[in-house]
Amino acid sequence: MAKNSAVSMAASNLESVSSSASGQPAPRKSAGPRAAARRANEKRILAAAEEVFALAGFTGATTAAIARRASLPKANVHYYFRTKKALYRSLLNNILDLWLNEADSITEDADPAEALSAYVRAKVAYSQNRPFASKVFANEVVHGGSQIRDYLENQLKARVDGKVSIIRRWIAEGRMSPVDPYHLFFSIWAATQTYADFECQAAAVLGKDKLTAGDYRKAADHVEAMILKSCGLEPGGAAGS
Amino acid sequence: MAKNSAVSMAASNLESVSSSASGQPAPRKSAGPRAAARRANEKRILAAAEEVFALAGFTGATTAAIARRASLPKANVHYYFRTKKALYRSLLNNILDLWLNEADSITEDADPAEALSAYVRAKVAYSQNRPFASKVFANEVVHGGSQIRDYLENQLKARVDGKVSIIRRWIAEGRMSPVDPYHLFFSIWAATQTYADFECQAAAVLGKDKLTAGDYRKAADHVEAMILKSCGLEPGGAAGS
DNA sequence: GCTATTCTTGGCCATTTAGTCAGACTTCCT
DNA sequence: AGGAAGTCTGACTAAATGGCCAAGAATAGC
Repeated sequence: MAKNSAVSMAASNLESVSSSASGQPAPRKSAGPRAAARRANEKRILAAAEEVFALAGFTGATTAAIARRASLPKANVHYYFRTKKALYRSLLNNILDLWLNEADSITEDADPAEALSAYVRAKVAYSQNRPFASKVFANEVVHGGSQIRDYLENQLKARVDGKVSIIRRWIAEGRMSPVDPYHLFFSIWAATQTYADFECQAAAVLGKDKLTAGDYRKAADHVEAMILKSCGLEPGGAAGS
Repeated sequence: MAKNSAVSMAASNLESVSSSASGQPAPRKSAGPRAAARRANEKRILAAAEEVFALAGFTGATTAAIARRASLPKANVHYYFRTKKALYRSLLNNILDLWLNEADSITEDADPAEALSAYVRAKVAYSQNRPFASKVFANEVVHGGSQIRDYLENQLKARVDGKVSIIRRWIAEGRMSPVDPYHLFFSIWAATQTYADFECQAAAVLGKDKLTAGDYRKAADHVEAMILKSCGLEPGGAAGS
């Protein structure tokens, strides 16, 4: 009955996501057949949770639905993950790990066109292969990202800042045209993830139920071309003005 | 206790959004001082709902929170909108109306560069001025869009198809380079709306709490330049390759 | 075999929340 | 003034849901 401001309910009282990923009952030894079974069950539950959280959001998802999807009794889910929030945060951890390593192709001495092209294609592939993961992340960010604030402000920012310096250097060396590197990343993320997060909209506009492999190919081609052109780059690898 | 497939709960049993927007008790006459007060109250509730739904999603939002935000007793909210879903659908209707008219600058005889530029800038401005509306829409689409399927497949698709033909003609007339018009729209939507839907991510990466007016200006400049270049257009209005 | 540890699960409970309702109150019309 | 239509609201209810528990089943180590 606390008189919180009407909307603050969205931001719950959690520390943000850190490292500890797995369940709580902490078995005596971390290796062995028991531990393997445990990891398998956790993985199964996480996979179910990814789907349910993606389709219903955090509050909309029920532990019962997750359990049903994992073909386990609800109490069993609560055995591996004490609370719904703990499960949600474990899931986010897994997803964020993926996110961080996607820009690996962007390195100091890479070719700008090749690096950006690889990045864009990796992200479109991710949208195609892990749409639920993308949606869980999108949902979290749209709702204010209270569970991942720390990750966004620290790990992600640091990683992006690093890539931004690389791009600034590329620009200074005349290897690509001057663009704001931050906004370049925002555009890449948006234009690629939209094929996961907003798939149903794209599909509807294209007059289909679901996007096909061909659609994703076209999407990758289109976004790649757009990003490269916006940086004055040619697909081959030669630099423009 | 129905044995629905684990995830189907996300798609509830609603007809999709159509036209009827307002409350139910249907006053005798649709004009007059009473009706004006009614409209004012509905507007107030819708504004509150926009914010609460944006931050918490459909399931996460509570009618109590919406009422609190509108400074009204909960029962009063239910007087104007019988159910939470009815309120949600009214809100979606308002938002979708905005969406449909944003591409008005794209007409047969407009200058491609000017038209696309205006469209991009209108959409960035929308992200800046109505971030909650954008988030409500994003949330709905991310979760499968069960409430707006009809809108997406009919009204929106028709509107987009119209704009696509225009762009195809521009391309045929050599007024811009060949790009896939559908994916061009997907990219424009994504790159502009990301500043509303994913604001907290962009802000975190930029090391701020919130995006500033300057950030939105930079965003508009960046996306405008990106889209124009990807179409082989110059900001002034002259056509390229 | 025996015991300790981990795992499994049905059943239970407290809390939250959408929606109802009866009655009070206000505004309008004649 | 008086009544009718519309508006407002506190209190209540039924359903859903996260989480707990205790007892049983399985497994590992000795």
